[in-house]
Amino acid sequence: MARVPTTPPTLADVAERAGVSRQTVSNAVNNPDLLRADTLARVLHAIDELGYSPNRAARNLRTRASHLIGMRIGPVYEGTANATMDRFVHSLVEASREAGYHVLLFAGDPEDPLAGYDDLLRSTTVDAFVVTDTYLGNPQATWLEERRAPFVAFGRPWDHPGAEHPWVDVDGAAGTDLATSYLLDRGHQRIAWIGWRKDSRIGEDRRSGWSRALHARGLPTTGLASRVEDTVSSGREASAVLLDEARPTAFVCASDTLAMGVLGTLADRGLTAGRDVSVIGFDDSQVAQVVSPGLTSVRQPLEDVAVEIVKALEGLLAHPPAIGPGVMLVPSLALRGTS
Amino acid sequence: MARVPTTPPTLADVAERAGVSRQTVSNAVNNPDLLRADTLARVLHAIDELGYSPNRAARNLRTRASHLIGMRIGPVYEGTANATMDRFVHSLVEASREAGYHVLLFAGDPEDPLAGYDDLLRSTTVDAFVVTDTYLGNPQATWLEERRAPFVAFGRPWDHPGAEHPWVDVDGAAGTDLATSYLLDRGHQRIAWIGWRKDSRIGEDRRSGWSRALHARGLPTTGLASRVEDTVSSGREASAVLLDEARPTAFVCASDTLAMGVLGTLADRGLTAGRDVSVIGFDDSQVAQVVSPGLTSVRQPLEDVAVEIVKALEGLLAHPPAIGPGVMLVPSLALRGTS
DNA sequence: GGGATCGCCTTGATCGTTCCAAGGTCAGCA
DNA sequence: TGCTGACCTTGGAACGATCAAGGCGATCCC
Repeated sequence: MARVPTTPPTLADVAERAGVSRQTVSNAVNNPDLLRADTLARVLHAIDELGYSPNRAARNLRTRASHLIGMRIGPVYEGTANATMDRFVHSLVEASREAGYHVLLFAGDPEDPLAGYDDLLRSTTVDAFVVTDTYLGNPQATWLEERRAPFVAFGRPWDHPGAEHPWVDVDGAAGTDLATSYLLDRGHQRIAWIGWRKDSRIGEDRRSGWSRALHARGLPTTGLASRVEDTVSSGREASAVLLDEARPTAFVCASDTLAMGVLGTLADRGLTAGRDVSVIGFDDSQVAQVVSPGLTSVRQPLEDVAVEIVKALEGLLAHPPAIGPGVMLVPSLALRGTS
Repeated sequence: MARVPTTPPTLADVAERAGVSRQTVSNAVNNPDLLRADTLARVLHAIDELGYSPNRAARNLRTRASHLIGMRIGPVYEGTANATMDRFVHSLVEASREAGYHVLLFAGDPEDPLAGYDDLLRSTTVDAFVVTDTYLGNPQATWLEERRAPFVAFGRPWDHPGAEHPWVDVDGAAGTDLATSYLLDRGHQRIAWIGWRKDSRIGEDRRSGWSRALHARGLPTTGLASRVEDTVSSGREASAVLLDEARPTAFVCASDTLAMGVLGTLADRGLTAGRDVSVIGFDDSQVAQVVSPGLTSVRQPLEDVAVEIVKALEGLLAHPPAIGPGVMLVPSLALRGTS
């Protein structure tokens, strides 16, 4: 292996070595079809010998593209089972790589969700954004759309049905329907719901899957639902009340965090999860995977989400831009001990 | 707010508007001290009016620096409680931001841990790397050192005590010592250890904290330790054997994953964690936080680690480079129900 | 046989910034 | 008045790549 030079080789170095012009080397890298086979081989050989790799800054400057995708990471919420970020980020990095992009992370000032976007955009540091937390009714999507900033959202434009930007989302209702139907198939009749407060669009979406599955079999939902904060203790308290007042034989929850609360209540009362009462969570977090006896949970196809997002980004950044409609994916059920 | 132009404003645009030359605008941004106060104000006003932000590609090209820090993210291991990545990545992004850097993620081909590094380096896409998984005895650190690539490791150079590169690590032995001493203070005499296989340097380090705490009080460790794979079922099995053969009143584990196995065994036997038998895990994962009744766990100061890493990077990228010694940080104990 | 066409490669200009060295302005001083 | 020096400002060049246009044989076709 050649020694590390003080300064990396440039296009001109390769050109000289291969006895061709700069442009020909550039073409060898970007448009190999334009070269005669023997010339191409000679250039590639020189590239290999010198260990040449195109200078990104120079390329970015000339092409006005960075091949970088920006993603804002919000604060890490402790005390919840929310573990989808790890998996999603990893999937996104992987999918981006295959499309020739890298992922640039930036921190969000919790006070100002727009901070950071503007600078990265104007300084042409990134080509586009992936926006993940559209559910808070936060202004990012609208703001970016106004700026004509290229971005793809992970999450439907709940509050703006006429939004023009591409998005990818997972059908939460389909997930809870799947979970509820699974329990119904196993003979459960009284299946309770513990979800989020009514102003959460995602929460209401997931809730609708539960209720539609029950209604589809002619079963009532009255008195079987509770809407609380997304904390373990809320899940614990809500399930205690529901057990006393409605005597459900199973719980479907809007999150693994809430489901962990249910498991706590069951343990308090000497009930065995999966035998006496079934429990199904949402997100298939690491918590669900390691808790005893294993928490059955709705699993989002984050790998597929990432692939679809990158596809949408490629369309967006193509010439001319192709803005497709939204993409909706369906979750699956990770079966474990609690059901 | 001004309309979004088709092409962002450049230094020349600002210069024209402020009635000065390009260089003066550049100085206003990079060396404000060189300008007279009124000129500076005029230029800054023009910058603000036009919404100017320096083109990163052009700046990177000229200065031969990208202000990007590369970090390889490995595969996501399912079925373990390993949740430190989220927290660490977030902390690193935050600390980098304050130092004027962004974090670029790249995927690792599991087959070839070196893939990706080389390209990013030669193409001057990143200025430096943060290497996180030094524990596998993997060749990254050595390889990067040979290439004279600037990088900081999260983790001691276990296998290469004479390594020249800067590193930051958390004193695992201090953490398990802390946990064990806490239990000793509460009256426990027979405290078992469940850790990783002997070829894990980190595992042996953490184990040494447990044994030294016991030895410091003149207590034996014989028969109280088990070394297994880092899975829930291994922890479950190991704790069952230990309970039968050594009758410990408490467990200290090398990971939350193993601790969750212990909790499973306790539940099987009708024992209450925290009352009948105490359990302390390692990493303060989300699992520890949401499981009932809360898993006491050793918590790594990842925020501090990130800050130290960025400090080391700044030294490394300064002119002239300042390579300091390693930095060792001490973990704390997150107290919860199981102890 | 001559002009148009095609395939393949070369040349000059350019992206937006910072570095460099020289130029301008003005007060202070003899 | 003319010189000096401090201080700010200026134009030109360079970073390393791609774009746009042009050169130059060989081939094709009438």
